[in-house]
Amino acid sequence: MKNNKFLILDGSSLLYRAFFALPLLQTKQGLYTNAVYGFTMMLFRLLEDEAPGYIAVAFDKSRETFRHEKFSAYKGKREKTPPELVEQIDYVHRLLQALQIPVVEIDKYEADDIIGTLATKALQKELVPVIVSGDADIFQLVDLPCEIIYTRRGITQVERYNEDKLQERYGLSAKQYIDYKALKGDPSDNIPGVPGIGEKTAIKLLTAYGSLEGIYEHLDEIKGKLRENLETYRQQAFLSRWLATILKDVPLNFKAEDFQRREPQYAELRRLFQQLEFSSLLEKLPAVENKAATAEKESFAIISLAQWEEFSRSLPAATRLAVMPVPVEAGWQDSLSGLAIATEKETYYLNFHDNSDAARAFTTFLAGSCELLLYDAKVWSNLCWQLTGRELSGSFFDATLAAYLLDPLENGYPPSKLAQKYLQRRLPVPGKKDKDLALVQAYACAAARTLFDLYQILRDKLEEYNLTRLYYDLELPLTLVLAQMERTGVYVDKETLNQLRQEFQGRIAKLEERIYKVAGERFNLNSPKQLSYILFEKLGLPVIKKTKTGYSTDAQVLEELAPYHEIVADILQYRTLVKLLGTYLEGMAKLINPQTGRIHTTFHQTVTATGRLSSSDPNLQNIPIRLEEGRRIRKAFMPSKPTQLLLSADYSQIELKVLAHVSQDKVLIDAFRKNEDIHTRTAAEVFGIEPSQVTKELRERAKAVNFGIIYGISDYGLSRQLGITRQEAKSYIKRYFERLSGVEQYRKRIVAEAREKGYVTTICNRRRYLPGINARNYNQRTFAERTAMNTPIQGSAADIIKLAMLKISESLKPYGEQAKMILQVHDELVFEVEESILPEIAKMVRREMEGAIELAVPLTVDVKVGPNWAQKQPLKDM
DNA sequence: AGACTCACG
DNA sequence: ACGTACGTGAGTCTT
Repeated sequence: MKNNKFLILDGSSLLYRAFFALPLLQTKQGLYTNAVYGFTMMLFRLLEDEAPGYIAVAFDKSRETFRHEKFSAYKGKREKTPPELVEQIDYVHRLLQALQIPVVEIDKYEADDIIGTLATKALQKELVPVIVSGDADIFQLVDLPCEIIYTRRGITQVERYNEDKLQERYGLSAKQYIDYKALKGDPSDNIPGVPGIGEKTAIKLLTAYGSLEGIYEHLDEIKGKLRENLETYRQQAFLSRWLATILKDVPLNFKAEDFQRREPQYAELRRLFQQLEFSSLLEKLPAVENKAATAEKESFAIISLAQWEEFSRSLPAATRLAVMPVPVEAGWQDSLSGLAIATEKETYYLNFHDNSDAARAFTTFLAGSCELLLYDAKVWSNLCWQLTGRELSGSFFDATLAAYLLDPLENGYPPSKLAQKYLQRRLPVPGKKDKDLALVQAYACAAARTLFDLYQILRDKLEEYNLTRLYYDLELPLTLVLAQMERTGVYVDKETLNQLRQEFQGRIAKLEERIYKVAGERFNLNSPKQLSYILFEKLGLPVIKKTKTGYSTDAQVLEELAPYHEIVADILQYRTLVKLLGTYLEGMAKLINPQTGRIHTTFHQTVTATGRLSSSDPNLQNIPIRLEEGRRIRKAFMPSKPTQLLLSADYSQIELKVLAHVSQDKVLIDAFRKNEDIHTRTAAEVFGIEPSQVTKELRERAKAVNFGIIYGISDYGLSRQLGITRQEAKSYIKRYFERLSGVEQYRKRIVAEAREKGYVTTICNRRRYLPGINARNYNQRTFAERTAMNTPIQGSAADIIKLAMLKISESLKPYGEQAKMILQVHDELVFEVEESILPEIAKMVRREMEGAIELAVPLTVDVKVGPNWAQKQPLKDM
């Protein structure tokens, strides 16, 4: 049987519908996509549900139509098409072209007229028209006959109309529907109609007299004002009908075969979806012919270690190999069950009986000259070290790291995501419960193949974005430095932790008792909900701040409540101690290696949006320091040998110095070149006094202003931070920008650049996209603006300390076990050093950190030394 | 899984 | 009128 269904879409009305139904989506480049997305979703759904044999999309072409010639006010009150929609129209056309769906546009005629004509001519060729529109005017065509799919609201709800349904819904025939519109008019099209006649009256009249002519024939039966209006506006009524009537004979050449469905051009479609960032739709496209098919059912050979060793010897120098380790237990990396290896042509799976097999395999890599393509070089480095006692050497490539530099906003870079994003290829994601060996091997081999194919495209993209140097000269070598720091770890004294734990436990118990006594009942103090009940309902304390789900009980609120009730101070103290006990004393103790007494954090190089590192399991970048109570925990961090000391070196005001550099602000540069106290200088500028007149209080305020500047200042944020009015905060900011005008210009410049390019960059050209920068939503947009200000500062500071780490790591090599870099805390580096070589190490560290990069202002580093991380003294004689 | 709170730079 | 300071990770409670 032939498929005679002819789907005719009103492109213009569906596009409008989609635009207003969906929030303003935007790509990273700032391209609006909501209308294209909605339109595409609707179209795909229709193609699937209706499965038409023929298809066409009609669009309005020009604003001027033949209707305007007779009635110039037609559609006169239409608002201009929003620019956010205009820019999407071209993409819809490209989409339809890729789908090989014919578009019909005819000068002077509206989409409706084209549809009426197409449907009429289709019927003559015995096709069955099905019209899709979001405009109710189209109902008048049901008597052709044809079926109409009307998108009721949004983009998902549709209603189907035929003659019966129209009759049932409005009590009107198709012809009467035109007259109905002629009587009631249509404000959106500026069709006048007859004054005083709305929906109800129009239907009543048409039911009684059949048609517009019928009504006028029986005018004598109609009374009062209604009759008067009908008489007065007779001409207008007939004009309205003419305007509302859809043509069925627009001049067009109709050949049914022109509208026959054809195979989409998938490659083009894929490019479009990529550009538009329609990832869910990309996944639905059939996989790229040749290669994707191989990725899903990657054929591989299981080979023995001996075979591998022999094969490995036969490889030419610098052969690229993609390798994918398979751990014995998911999530653990200390024991391998095998290794998937992809060469340009073949994929192998190397099975290990035990770790000595694995060690032999790693030794072959170390001995060879292959370029290893890895998903995570740090994991590989640690494996290599653990299995062979040697560091990964030779050339290697880390796909995760490359993908991070290309877009640091993704959360995670698993093989499946990279396959989809860069190769438009589906890679099965192994389930957590997949224990079947054959399946695990197949996953690993498919991932290895993908990895091999990713190499070229990632390199090309790095080059395209000017990230090659950042990648090869900084991030990639840094990976090995971080791996080494993780392996070294830091000694944490269990005894010190235990003593503190006992003390804190005792104090917590006492505080709990006191709090319950005053509250008059026992409750879960850790539950903000239960605490809210006690504070705000039972004790009747004033509510300071609300959260999404209830009353806020955070520290800031409690501090305000403290004067009202004795219980509050105890709660604050309780909170502090519980946090310290749970997170640091107990939490960290669990992660001490019982053999060595050391903690080995994991540094994450591909997590933050700005280029900073992060640390987890445990997080050693947030060990308490600000309050004495918590600071005591740092006493547990010490060197492992009595002959060693901890050395810590931190950049002084690195972020404000970066700001001075990128903004070239005269005041900031001057202050830093003269080595002035920056907050005092800021206070002097903002408050218009001499630096010698700056009080402690004013300095603190200026400090908050400086922080605010780095964060992309807002009067609201500053006022909250300082507890002043927004007016006052505003005047601080105004005076700051008056005095430090270079900073204000920088802010303007970076925001403009972000708007134009859709991203901002750091000193080393690290890139961060700002999806909200052109949003109409105030919050999204201002957030993106603050981020545009903050990221180059925070990110450049991250670049600088990373440069220093690389240099220092090189300089430390000759010292072996005598001096090790063990921690990085954003602007601070911590080392474990033999006392005997302390002065030279300190000197070297300072030199490398201060000289990591040349800025417009000098970088300075404070070096401190001590028996642990809490008791540090500035180093003398330097 | 998400909200809340809190530790750090 | 609107309503947030930038970047993280961990523990606990709640749904």
